[in-house]
Amino acid sequence: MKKRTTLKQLARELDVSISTVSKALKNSPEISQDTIDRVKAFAKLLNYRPNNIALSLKNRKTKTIGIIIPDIVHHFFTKVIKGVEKYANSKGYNVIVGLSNESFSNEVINMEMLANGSIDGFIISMARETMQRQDYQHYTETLNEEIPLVMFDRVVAEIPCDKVIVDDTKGAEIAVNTLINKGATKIAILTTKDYVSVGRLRTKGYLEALKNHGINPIRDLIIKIDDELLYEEDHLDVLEKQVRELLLNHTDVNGIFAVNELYAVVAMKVAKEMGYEIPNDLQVIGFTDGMLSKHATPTLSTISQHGESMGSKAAELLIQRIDERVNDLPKEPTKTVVISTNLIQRGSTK
Amino acid sequence: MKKRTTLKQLARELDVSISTVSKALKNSPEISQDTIDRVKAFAKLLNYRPNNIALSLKNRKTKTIGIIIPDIVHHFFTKVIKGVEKYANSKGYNVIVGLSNESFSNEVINMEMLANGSIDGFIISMARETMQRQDYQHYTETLNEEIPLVMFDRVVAEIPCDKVIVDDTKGAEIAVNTLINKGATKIAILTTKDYVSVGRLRTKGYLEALKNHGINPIRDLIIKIDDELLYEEDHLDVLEKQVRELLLNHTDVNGIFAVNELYAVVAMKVAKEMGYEIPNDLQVIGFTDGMLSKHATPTLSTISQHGESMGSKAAELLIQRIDERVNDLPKEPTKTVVISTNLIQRGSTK
DNA sequence: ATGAAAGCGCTAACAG
DNA sequence: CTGTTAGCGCTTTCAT
Repeated sequence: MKKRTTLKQLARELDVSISTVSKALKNSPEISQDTIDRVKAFAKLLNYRPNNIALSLKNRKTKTIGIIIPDIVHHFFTKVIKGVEKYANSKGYNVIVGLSNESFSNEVINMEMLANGSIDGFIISMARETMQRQDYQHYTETLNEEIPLVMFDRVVAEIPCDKVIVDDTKGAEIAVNTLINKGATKIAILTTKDYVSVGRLRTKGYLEALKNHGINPIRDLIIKIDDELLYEEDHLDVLEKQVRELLLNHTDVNGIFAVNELYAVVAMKVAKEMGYEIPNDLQVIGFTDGMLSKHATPTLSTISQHGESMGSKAAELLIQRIDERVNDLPKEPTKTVVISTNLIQRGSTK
Repeated sequence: MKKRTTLKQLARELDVSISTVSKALKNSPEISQDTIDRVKAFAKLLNYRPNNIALSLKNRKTKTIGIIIPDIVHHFFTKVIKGVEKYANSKGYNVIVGLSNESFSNEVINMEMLANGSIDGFIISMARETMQRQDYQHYTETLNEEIPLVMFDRVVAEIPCDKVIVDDTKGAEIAVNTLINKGATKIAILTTKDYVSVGRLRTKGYLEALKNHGINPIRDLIIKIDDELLYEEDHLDVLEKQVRELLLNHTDVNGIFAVNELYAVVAMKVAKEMGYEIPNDLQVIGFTDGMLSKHATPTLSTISQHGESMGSKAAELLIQRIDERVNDLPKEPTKTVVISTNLIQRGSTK
């Protein structure tokens, strides 16, 4: 196996010491212009490029950050990665991606694999299974080892680290308020089981909006979907069935708020099949502004989550922490940044 | 900044040498059971874990592979990453992601950044701009340095490396044949400019299918969209306009083949707005089986690209090459693996 | 059974 | 202006 050019080779062939070469390459004033030129010319000739790994070992930092997400086949996470990558690259960092696939053990394995020196810090959104188990040991361990960590979207209060979230409750409230203002009088919500933090919070926003308008919530209208593997296979059938039943049992439902765009799109599909006209008979608002929302029929009004902003904000916070750690600066208290949401009005509302 | 436990520390505290500790930790027969036990116990106590970076430096391999894609906000690429990650993880590899964002310079920068020792090999799909320029120097350089490289989907013949592709031509042919068999007599194609290899090949398949059925191609029905930034912003307006014109000028078009799902979905939208009934008045088939296809109205018949299979196949080929290189095995000739496509029939065809 | 030493590629303090 | 040396964390050969 051929090996890349090293300082050592350059030194030998130029008949100077390794450190001279090293210094020359960085234009050290210690070195004569003459040698600098010779070294550089030769280095270029042999296409010398420094070995990142050696630098990482030497500097005790890798200039790469690890992002661990539950699922990459998901527009929102993809946007976040994009934001992270953009900011990180601008600061000279690489991004290494780990997929937990919503599984606790995958999350643990991925974190351990990367925590062993491969990365300078983590950006994570928690796997569903981890939220269910409420076992955050691998997080606290990471923190104990003083590896910086910032969580986004699916966060939990017990873990003392920087966080980037969206105001889920408020976003949901805005959505439901809008529905009400546009004339919806009986509004259902399609949400997740409570252990998914964002689902819980969005449900809370829904309830608050109702309360503020003096509307009593109706248990039947709150559909908590067990979204195991939702994005994986055709487990959407379950969802379809539930929506159909909802619409059958409560024919006067004229508004639906869904906590993600997939639920919203499926709901629209079922409603259309049942003869509903959207938005005239039924108005729908989703959460997360992805591909589906833009291209559904009708196009879906939705609460935008600004994934890319979340990503770059998370990267910014993380890199701050890394600097703090590397330079032994005093530790700032952890912060939680809330990215504001906003409603994007499209065809599914009046 | 707190530092992680190292062999050195263990050695000092246990009052043995570093090499003893190292050996004990791997159960070397050279070491007495007694010391092994002591060392291990103490290591566990201090939560010792070997430093990946040091190992990488020592072993001259990183156990991580770099994947560079044009755009992550894209279902197909996302599937590929998933496949790569799955296979790579099973072999103990990590995956580091670089985004070229369809830009030549980003592609170059990303590759250089990673080629400096951070990764053992690349998996790449070429940026649009690179295809336009036809400047593949950074690829050949990488290859010259004997860094293994496998390309997928957007490949070019001039680069001598392993490749994973889909039979674009055949897939397109199947799509168009299907359209014809189901009664479509005048079929348009929505494709990309020719410099995008997959667009070109799919166009070729379209033309062949027509020829095989004795149908003469009509220039007006071949719409080559300049898809700069297509997925970025609302540049879809252009596409919409073109489809509208097509349908206006050729009212007897009753079949559309689109080289990706977005084009297909947009075409359906425009057609529906113009009063067409799909699939009765107009049948549509797309390429790539993503979220949009599944949830469009009507659901979109499409040629599946099997992104995840492509990803894991690419990872498999790459890791083979890495092994070959590391173990100085004789070099196999480069191969091109063709993943077979198949038609998924849904609501947009009869 | 244990340890010393060299080396992976690089930097930097220190000496000359 | 240039070179020697030590060290980042680890493995491995070769003494002892």
